[in-house]
Amino acid sequence: MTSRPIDLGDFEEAPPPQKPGGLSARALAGAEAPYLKGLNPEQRAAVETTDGPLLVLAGAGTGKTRVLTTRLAHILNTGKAWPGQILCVTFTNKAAREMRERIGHLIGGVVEGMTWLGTFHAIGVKILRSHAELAGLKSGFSILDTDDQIRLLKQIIEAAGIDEKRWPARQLAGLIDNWKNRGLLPARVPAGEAHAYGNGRGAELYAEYQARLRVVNAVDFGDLLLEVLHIFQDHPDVLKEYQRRFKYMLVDEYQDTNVAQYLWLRLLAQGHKNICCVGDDDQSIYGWRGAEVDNILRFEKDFPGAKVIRLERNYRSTPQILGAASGLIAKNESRLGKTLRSERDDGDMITLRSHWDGDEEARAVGEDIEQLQRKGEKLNDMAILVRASFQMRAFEDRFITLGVPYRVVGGPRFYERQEVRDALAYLKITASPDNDLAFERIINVPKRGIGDTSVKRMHEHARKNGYSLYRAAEVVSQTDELPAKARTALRTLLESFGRWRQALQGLPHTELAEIILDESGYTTMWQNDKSPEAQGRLENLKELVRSMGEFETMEGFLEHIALVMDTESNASEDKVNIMTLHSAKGLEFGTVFLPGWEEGLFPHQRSLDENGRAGLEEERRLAYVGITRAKRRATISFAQNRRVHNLWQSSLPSRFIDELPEAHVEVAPMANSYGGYGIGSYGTSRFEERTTPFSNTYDTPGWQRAQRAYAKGEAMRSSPNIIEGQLVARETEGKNIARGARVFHQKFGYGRVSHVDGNKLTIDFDKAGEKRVLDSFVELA
DNA sequence: CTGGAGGATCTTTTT
DNA sequence: GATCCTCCAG
Repeated sequence: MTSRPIDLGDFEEAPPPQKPGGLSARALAGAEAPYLKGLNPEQRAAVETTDGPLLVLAGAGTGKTRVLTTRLAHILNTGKAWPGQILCVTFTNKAAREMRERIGHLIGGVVEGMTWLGTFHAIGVKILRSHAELAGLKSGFSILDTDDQIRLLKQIIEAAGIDEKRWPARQLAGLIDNWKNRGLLPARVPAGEAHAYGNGRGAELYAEYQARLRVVNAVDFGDLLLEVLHIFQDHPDVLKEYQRRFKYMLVDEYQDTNVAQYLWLRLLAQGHKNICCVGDDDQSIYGWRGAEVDNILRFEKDFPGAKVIRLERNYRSTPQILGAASGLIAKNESRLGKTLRSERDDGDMITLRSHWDGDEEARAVGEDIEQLQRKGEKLNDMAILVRASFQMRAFEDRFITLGVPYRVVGGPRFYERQEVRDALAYLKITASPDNDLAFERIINVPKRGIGDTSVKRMHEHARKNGYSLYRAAEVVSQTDELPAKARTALRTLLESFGRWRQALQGLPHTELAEIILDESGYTTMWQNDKSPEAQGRLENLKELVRSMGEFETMEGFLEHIALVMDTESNASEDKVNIMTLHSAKGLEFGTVFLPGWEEGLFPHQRSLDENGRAGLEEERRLAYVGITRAKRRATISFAQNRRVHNLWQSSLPSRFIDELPEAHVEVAPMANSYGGYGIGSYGTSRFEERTTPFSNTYDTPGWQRAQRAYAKGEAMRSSPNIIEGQLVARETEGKNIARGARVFHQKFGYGRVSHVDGNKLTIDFDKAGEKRVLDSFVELA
């Protein structure tokens, strides 16, 4: 196999000449470069230790980004490398963007030359594009998003004769993702794991999926890492060139790297060995995505001679907040251990509040926010950080009623909306017709009478002849295999695409996009749609075309959105932020609300079920991330009842609440609207005992329950067993409540079971009518 | 082939 | 509660 030579451009071996009279000269002369001012000694050491492997353990709020950007500026200014010789990887686009901006502030336009600053995935694409043929791809390959991936997998599963009901495509997607994150090709998947899907056909389907991806000349997110890794492993000449190129490497959020990323970093770092990783083991919250905290824990072993610098001065939070967070995270066992010291004045203790239900929780937060606003605080400086996105709704509803402006960060994404994806499919096919998934998506949208049977026929053609669906459509449209109506429709569509493709050269791409959406009838389809959301969809289409304008070409635009699934939200308006704990990482707010600290929700049940103690520790880190976002104020709350799906569940306060050091927490006496259910009205809940000192040991009900569950070797599958504040003895043995059984429920009284669905029962209550409840809430009458 | 009705399933987090 | 899917009647 041959590999295209890497374009080395200006980046030859010789070090760049000194810039005359620039900062570099001054720095070399021993004068203080202005950007070094104001760094504390540790930060400064992290900036100036440029050569050799370096791990910077940067606790929350210790100025991590500042160190990273200053370090980059320093390397550039002292003439140690050209911008194009520095590899700088981040995890999120947001981080990459911010980094670029801040470096720009420090050193100006030189940042433009930093072509290798970006997310792992963005850099992966770049490398893969120049060596596509080594991975069996053509350079113009397309990048599938999760949605496409699932649809492709569904086809494969169906073709393999596997019941998709029993073996959901999602599950297979998860497994494949997991394998890719660990750098495993189909042949290397451990036999045991391959067995986890479709009666042992997991690896086979994975192989088939990879083959299909090659046929349609596409990759998924995982491939962007996996394929690059394998190119490096199998082609030493290519690896060598990149090793030579990257004189300095910087990695942000190192604790979030997965095995594949770690392996490729390690390969590259064997060149100049100047790798600097910045991270915080206490903020590793992406284990579910394959991140290995272990990578950071064993950095010193992996990179011999590595220096480690700890940043422990926190400039963000008050001692109270930091104290609470530190106390909590200290419960984790697998960590390197840091002691954060606050550089700020003492503030208020963390407030802890109990609520009757989620709505009341939202009401209370709303009141707090209005009060703070009256005191002159900015909404922008407040955030509500939730564990799971379904929690957001209660707050949104409340804010709408109150008229409090809010923004949902990382909510339903623009590029994932149906109409946007449809529109993009049209554009993608115009740019590259062989994108089968895109073609299939819109071949009958808007409806043109080309139904499933017709599409199936084209598929057969495509598969038999080994060409794309689009090509098959061209062939079939010239035969009489399809009903006349479908054939004409198909011909018209193909002709349109031909015409649009022609126009790709001549017309400005935004104009072309409008023409495509018009002529295809797509816009008209929504104009004729009377549903309430149609208007919004049309606006989204407009917004899509508008955002295209920021790119030079259609191709550039399409490449961008494949990797950047979010749109920059304008942070300028004054709005309360609502987001998940995950997307809050790296941000800070004056006031932070942390609702929903309940067993089962936070820590999340699935995390415990699937990953046991490691899962619990990751949840705890998530809690730590949440608290440390706050600068001055943090309020933690939990509800005693929460509606999940359509059924009410009572819940226990999170075990994390027990773990907060008593000295930094104050329990809010909450006179709530459902008098009688406030603190103290229910006997057995631990929350009431809160008037006595907190216990800092693992002996609270929540913890004990966990212990019992683990001891039995069984995950805690069912929900906590409290009914209106009363701990109910749990009958763990199967209840075996059958249809027709007469049962008793604490809240709804007597009734008869009309339907059984696993542990969910539909019961016709004598007084309360029909309700759906979990079996653990009823007893046989 | 289309459209509507009814049913099942889901909700952790994301490049 | 919402969305996605399947099934059935036109």
